[in-house]
Amino acid sequence: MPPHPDPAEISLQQVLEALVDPVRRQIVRELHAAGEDLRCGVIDLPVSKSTATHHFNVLREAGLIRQYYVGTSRMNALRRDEVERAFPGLLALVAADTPSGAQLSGVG
Amino acid sequence: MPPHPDPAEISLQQVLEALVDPVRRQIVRELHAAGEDLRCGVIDLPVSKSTATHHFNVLREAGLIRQYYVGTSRMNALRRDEVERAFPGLLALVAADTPSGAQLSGVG
DNA sequence: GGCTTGGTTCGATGGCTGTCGTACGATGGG
DNA sequence: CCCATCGTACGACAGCCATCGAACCAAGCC
Repeated sequence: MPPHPDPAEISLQQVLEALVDPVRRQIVRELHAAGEDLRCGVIDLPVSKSTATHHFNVLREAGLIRQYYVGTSRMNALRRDEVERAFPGLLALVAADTPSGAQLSGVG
Repeated sequence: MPPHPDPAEISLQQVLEALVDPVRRQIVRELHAAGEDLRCGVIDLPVSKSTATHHFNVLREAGLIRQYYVGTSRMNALRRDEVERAFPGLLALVAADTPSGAQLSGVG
Protein backbone atom coordinates (compact mmCIF):
# COMPACT_ATOMS: atom_id res chain seq x y z
CA MET A 1 0.00 0.00 0.00
CA PRO A 2 1.40 3.38 -0.98
CA PRO A 3 2.68 5.60 1.78
CA HIS A 4 0.63 7.86 3.99
CA PRO A 5 2.01 11.28 4.88
CA ASP A 6 2.97 12.03 8.45
CA PRO A 7 0.59 14.28 10.31
CA ALA A 8 3.22 17.01 10.36
CA GLU A 9 3.64 16.84 6.62
CA ILE A 10 0.04 17.54 5.78
CA SER A 11 -0.04 20.82 3.89
CA LEU A 12 -2.96 23.16 3.52
CA GLN A 13 -2.25 23.36 -0.18
CA GLN A 14 -2.63 19.65 -0.68
CA VAL A 15 -5.64 19.40 1.60
CA LEU A 16 -7.41 22.16 -0.29
CA GLU A 17 -6.54 20.57 -3.61
CA ALA A 18 -8.11 17.39 -2.31
CA LEU A 19 -11.22 19.00 -0.88
CA VAL A 20 -11.95 21.23 -3.85
CA ASP A 21 -13.40 18.29 -5.72
CA PRO A 22 -17.05 17.59 -4.89
CA VAL A 23 -16.64 13.84 -5.25
CA ARG A 24 -13.81 13.82 -2.74
CA ARG A 25 -15.78 16.00 -0.33
CA GLN A 26 -18.61 13.51 -0.64
CA ILE A 27 -16.25 10.73 0.39
CA VAL A 28 -15.05 12.75 3.37
CA ARG A 29 -18.63 13.61 4.34
CA GLU A 30 -19.75 10.00 4.22
CA LEU A 31 -16.77 8.82 6.22
CA HIS A 32 -17.43 11.57 8.73
CA ALA A 33 -21.12 10.75 8.98
CA ALA A 34 -20.56 7.00 9.18
CA GLY A 35 -18.23 7.36 12.12
CA GLU A 36 -16.47 4.18 11.08
CA ASP A 37 -14.17 2.92 8.36
CA LEU A 38 -15.83 2.19 5.05
CA ARG A 39 -14.98 0.04 2.08
CA CYS A 40 -14.62 1.94 -1.20
CA GLY A 41 -17.59 0.12 -2.60
CA VAL A 42 -20.19 1.16 -0.06
CA ILE A 43 -19.81 4.81 -0.98
CA ASP A 44 -21.97 5.43 -4.00
CA LEU A 45 -20.02 7.80 -6.20
CA PRO A 46 -21.18 9.27 -9.52
CA VAL A 47 -17.98 8.17 -11.26
CA SER A 48 -16.41 5.01 -12.60
CA LYS A 49 -14.38 2.62 -10.49
CA SER A 50 -11.06 3.83 -11.83
CA THR A 51 -11.96 7.43 -11.14
CA ALA A 52 -13.05 6.49 -7.64
CA THR A 53 -9.69 4.86 -7.03
CA HIS A 54 -8.06 8.06 -8.18
CA HIS A 55 -10.08 10.15 -5.73
CA PHE A 56 -9.28 7.88 -2.81
CA ASN A 57 -5.62 8.10 -3.69
CA VAL A 58 -5.72 11.88 -3.71
CA LEU A 59 -7.38 11.91 -0.31
CA ARG A 60 -4.80 9.51 1.06
CA GLU A 61 -1.87 11.45 -0.34
CA ALA A 62 -3.26 14.63 1.14
CA GLY A 63 -3.33 12.95 4.53
CA LEU A 64 -7.09 13.05 4.94
CA ILE A 65 -7.76 9.33 4.98
CA ARG A 66 -5.91 6.17 5.85
CA GLN A 67 -6.27 3.05 3.74
CA TYR A 68 -5.69 -0.59 4.57
CA TYR A 69 -6.68 -3.87 3.02
CA VAL A 70 -9.25 -6.28 4.35
CA GLY A 71 -9.35 -9.24 2.04
CA THR A 72 -9.85 -7.87 -1.44
CA SER A 73 -11.50 -4.76 -0.10
CA ARG A 74 -9.79 -1.52 0.72
CA MET A 75 -10.97 0.12 3.89
CA ASN A 76 -10.94 3.88 4.26
CA ALA A 77 -10.55 5.64 7.57
CA LEU A 78 -10.95 9.34 8.08
CA ARG A 79 -7.93 10.71 9.91
CA ARG A 80 -10.11 12.81 12.17
CA ASP A 81 -7.81 13.68 15.00
CA GLU A 82 -4.76 14.36 12.91
CA VAL A 83 -6.63 16.55 10.46
CA GLU A 84 -8.41 18.32 13.27
CA ARG A 85 -5.12 19.05 14.97
CA ALA A 86 -3.57 20.37 11.78
CA PHE A 87 -6.60 22.30 10.55
CA PRO A 88 -9.12 22.86 13.32
CA GLY A 89 -12.67 23.09 12.09
CA LEU A 90 -11.94 22.05 8.53
CA LEU A 91 -13.66 18.68 8.70
CA ALA A 92 -16.67 20.29 10.31
CA LEU A 93 -16.98 22.68 7.39
CA VAL A 94 -16.91 19.84 4.90
CA ALA A 95 -19.26 17.72 6.97
CA ALA A 96 -21.76 20.54 7.34
CA ASP A 97 -21.78 21.29 3.63
CA THR A 98 -24.82 20.42 1.53
CA PRO A 99 -23.72 19.38 -1.95
CA SER A 100 -26.88 20.41 -3.77
CA GLY A 101 -27.01 23.80 -2.16
CA ALA A 102 -30.12 22.84 -0.19
CA GLN A 103 -29.00 24.31 3.10
CA LEU A 104 -31.99 26.65 3.14
CA SER A 105 -34.67 24.62 4.87
CA GLY A 106 -37.35 27.08 3.82
CA VAL A 107 -36.51 26.96 0.13
CA GLY A 108 -39.34 26.76 -2.37
CA MET B 1 -18.23 47.38 -10.21
CA PRO B 2 -19.36 43.79 -10.78
CA PRO B 3 -21.70 42.29 -8.24
CA HIS B 4 -20.82 40.80 -4.90
CA PRO B 5 -22.63 37.68 -3.77
CA ASP B 6 -24.96 37.81 -0.79
CA PRO B 7 -23.58 36.24 2.35
CA ALA B 8 -26.20 33.48 2.09
CA GLU B 9 -25.11 32.66 -1.43
CA ILE B 10 -21.52 31.95 -0.60
CA SER B 11 -20.88 28.30 -1.39
CA LEU B 12 -18.19 26.09 0.01
CA GLN B 13 -17.43 24.90 -3.48
CA GLN B 14 -16.68 28.38 -4.73
CA VAL B 15 -14.78 29.36 -1.62
CA LEU B 16 -12.57 26.30 -1.91
CA GLU B 17 -12.00 26.93 -5.58
CA ALA B 18 -10.90 30.41 -4.64
CA LEU B 19 -8.67 29.39 -1.77
CA VAL B 20 -6.97 26.50 -3.54
CA ASP B 21 -4.77 28.95 -5.41
CA PRO B 22 -1.69 30.01 -3.43
CA VAL B 23 -1.72 33.50 -4.88
CA ARG B 24 -5.27 34.03 -3.74
CA ARG B 25 -4.50 32.67 -0.29
CA GLN B 26 -1.64 35.13 -0.11
CA ILE B 27 -4.08 37.94 -0.82
CA VAL B 28 -6.42 36.72 1.88
CA ARG B 29 -3.55 36.34 4.32
CA GLU B 30 -2.27 39.84 3.74
CA LEU B 31 -5.72 41.34 4.04
CA HIS B 32 -6.21 39.38 7.23
CA ALA B 33 -2.86 40.41 8.66
CA ALA B 34 -3.25 44.04 7.66
CA GLY B 35 -6.56 44.33 9.43
CA GLU B 36 -7.60 47.07 7.02
CA ASP B 37 -8.58 47.45 3.40
CA LEU B 38 -5.73 47.36 0.92
CA ARG B 39 -5.26 48.61 -2.61
CA CYS B 40 -4.44 45.92 -5.14
CA GLY B 41 -1.05 47.46 -5.71
CA VAL B 42 0.28 47.23 -2.17
CA ILE B 43 0.07 43.45 -2.20
CA ASP B 44 3.18 42.17 -3.87
CA LEU B 45 2.09 39.21 -5.98
CA PRO B 46 4.35 36.98 -8.09
CA VAL B 47 2.14 37.42 -11.14
CA SER B 48 1.42 40.01 -13.77
CA LYS B 49 -1.12 42.79 -13.32
CA SER B 50 -3.74 41.12 -15.46
CA THR B 51 -3.40 37.88 -13.57
CA ALA B 52 -3.68 39.76 -10.30
CA THR B 53 -6.92 41.33 -11.49
CA HIS B 54 -8.18 37.86 -12.28
CA HIS B 55 -7.36 36.61 -8.79
CA PHE B 56 -9.08 39.53 -7.10
CA ASN B 57 -12.15 38.89 -9.23
CA VAL B 58 -12.26 35.25 -8.23
CA LEU B 59 -12.03 36.19 -4.57
CA ARG B 60 -14.80 38.73 -4.96
CA GLU B 61 -17.08 36.35 -6.84
CA ALA B 62 -16.53 33.74 -4.17
CA GLY B 63 -17.68 36.25 -1.57
CA LEU B 64 -14.39 36.44 0.26
CA ILE B 65 -13.56 40.08 -0.40
CA ARG B 66 -15.40 43.26 -1.16
CA GLN B 67 -14.11 45.73 -3.72
CA TYR B 68 -14.74 49.44 -4.17
CA TYR B 69 -13.06 52.20 -6.02
CA VAL B 70 -11.05 55.02 -4.51
CA GLY B 71 -9.93 57.27 -7.29
CA THR B 72 -8.14 55.08 -9.80
CA SER B 73 -7.36 52.50 -7.17
CA ARG B 74 -9.42 49.51 -6.24
CA MET B 75 -9.67 48.82 -2.56
CA ASN B 76 -10.04 45.31 -1.24
CA ALA B 77 -11.79 44.46 2.00
CA LEU B 78 -11.81 41.03 3.57
CA ARG B 79 -15.39 40.03 4.38
CA ARG B 80 -14.36 38.69 7.75
CA ASP B 81 -17.62 38.48 9.61
CA GLU B 82 -19.67 37.12 6.75
CA VAL B 83 -17.12 34.47 5.87
CA GLU B 84 -16.64 33.59 9.51
CA ARG B 85 -20.36 33.15 9.93
CA ALA B 86 -20.66 30.96 6.84
CA PHE B 87 -17.50 28.93 7.42
CA PRO B 88 -16.26 29.24 10.99
CA GLY B 89 -12.52 28.89 11.31
CA LEU B 90 -11.78 28.94 7.62
CA LEU B 91 -10.08 32.32 7.57
CA ALA B 92 -8.02 31.34 10.58
CA LEU B 93 -6.74 28.30 8.72
CA VAL B 94 -5.67 30.38 5.77
CA ALA B 95 -4.21 33.09 7.96
CA ALA B 96 -2.19 30.59 9.96
CA ASP B 97 -0.78 28.89 6.90
CA THR B 98 2.85 29.32 6.01
CA PRO B 99 3.27 29.31 2.25
CA SER B 100 6.81 27.96 2.23
CA GLY B 101 6.02 25.16 4.64
CA ALA B 102 8.19 26.66 7.37
CA GLN B 103 5.70 26.17 10.16
CA LEU B 104 7.97 23.78 12.04
CA SER B 105 10.11 26.00 14.22
CA GLY B 106 12.10 23.12 15.58
CA VAL B 107 12.87 21.46 12.29
CA GLY B 108 16.30 19.98 11.68
C1' DG C 1 -3.40 69.29 -23.02
C1' DG C 2 -0.13 65.75 -21.97
C1' DC C 3 1.98 62.52 -18.74
C1' DT C 4 1.90 59.12 -15.05
C1' DT C 5 -0.20 55.79 -12.21
C1' DG C 6 -3.28 51.97 -11.32
C1' DG C 7 -6.09 48.63 -13.01
C1' DT C 8 -9.14 46.27 -16.68
C1' DT C 9 -10.17 43.65 -20.90
C1' DC C 10 -9.20 40.60 -24.49
C1' DG C 11 -7.26 36.69 -26.86
C1' DA C 12 -4.01 33.07 -26.82
C1' DT C 13 -1.58 29.39 -24.69
C1' DG C 14 0.15 25.63 -21.76
C1' DG C 15 -0.38 22.52 -18.23
C1' DC C 16 -2.94 20.15 -15.02
C1' DT C 17 -6.64 17.04 -13.66
C1' DG C 18 -10.95 14.61 -13.70
C1' DT C 19 -12.87 11.20 -16.54
C1' DC C 20 -13.29 6.85 -18.85
C1' DG C 21 -12.46 1.96 -20.76
C1' DT C 22 -9.85 -1.86 -20.75
C1' DA C 23 -6.78 -4.96 -18.98
C1' DC C 24 -4.87 -6.72 -14.91
C1' DG C 25 -4.29 -8.56 -9.88
C1' DA C 26 -5.74 -10.48 -5.67
C1' DT C 27 -9.01 -12.63 -2.57
C1' DG C 28 -12.53 -15.82 -1.45
C1' DG C 29 -16.39 -19.37 -2.55
C1' DG C 30 -18.04 -23.54 -4.65
C1' DC D 1 -9.62 -25.31 -10.50
C1' DC D 2 -13.00 -21.83 -12.08
C1' DC D 3 -15.39 -17.96 -11.34
C1' DA D 4 -17.12 -13.76 -9.14
C1' DT D 5 -15.97 -9.67 -6.60
C1' DC D 6 -13.34 -5.71 -5.55
C1' DG D 7 -10.16 -2.69 -6.65
C1' DT D 8 -5.68 -1.06 -9.31
C1' DA D 9 -2.78 0.43 -13.36
C1' DC D 10 -2.36 2.37 -17.66
C1' DG D 11 -3.14 5.24 -21.59
C1' DA D 12 -6.01 8.57 -23.78
C1' DC D 13 -8.81 12.55 -23.90
C1' DA D 14 -11.40 16.86 -22.83
C1' DG D 15 -12.11 20.82 -20.37
C1' DC D 16 -10.73 24.11 -17.34
C1' DC D 17 -7.76 27.62 -15.34
C1' DA D 18 -3.66 30.29 -14.36
C1' DT D 19 -0.75 32.94 -16.95
C1' DC D 20 0.93 36.44 -20.03
C1' DG D 21 1.29 40.62 -23.24
C1' DA D 22 -0.73 44.27 -25.42
C1' DA D 23 -4.14 47.56 -25.80
C1' DC D 24 -7.17 50.34 -23.34
C1' DC D 25 -9.48 53.38 -19.79
C1' DA D 26 -10.02 56.53 -15.79
C1' DA D 27 -8.25 59.68 -12.40
C1' DG D 28 -5.11 62.93 -10.92
C1' DC D 29 -1.36 66.25 -11.59
C1' DC D 30 1.55 69.78 -13.71
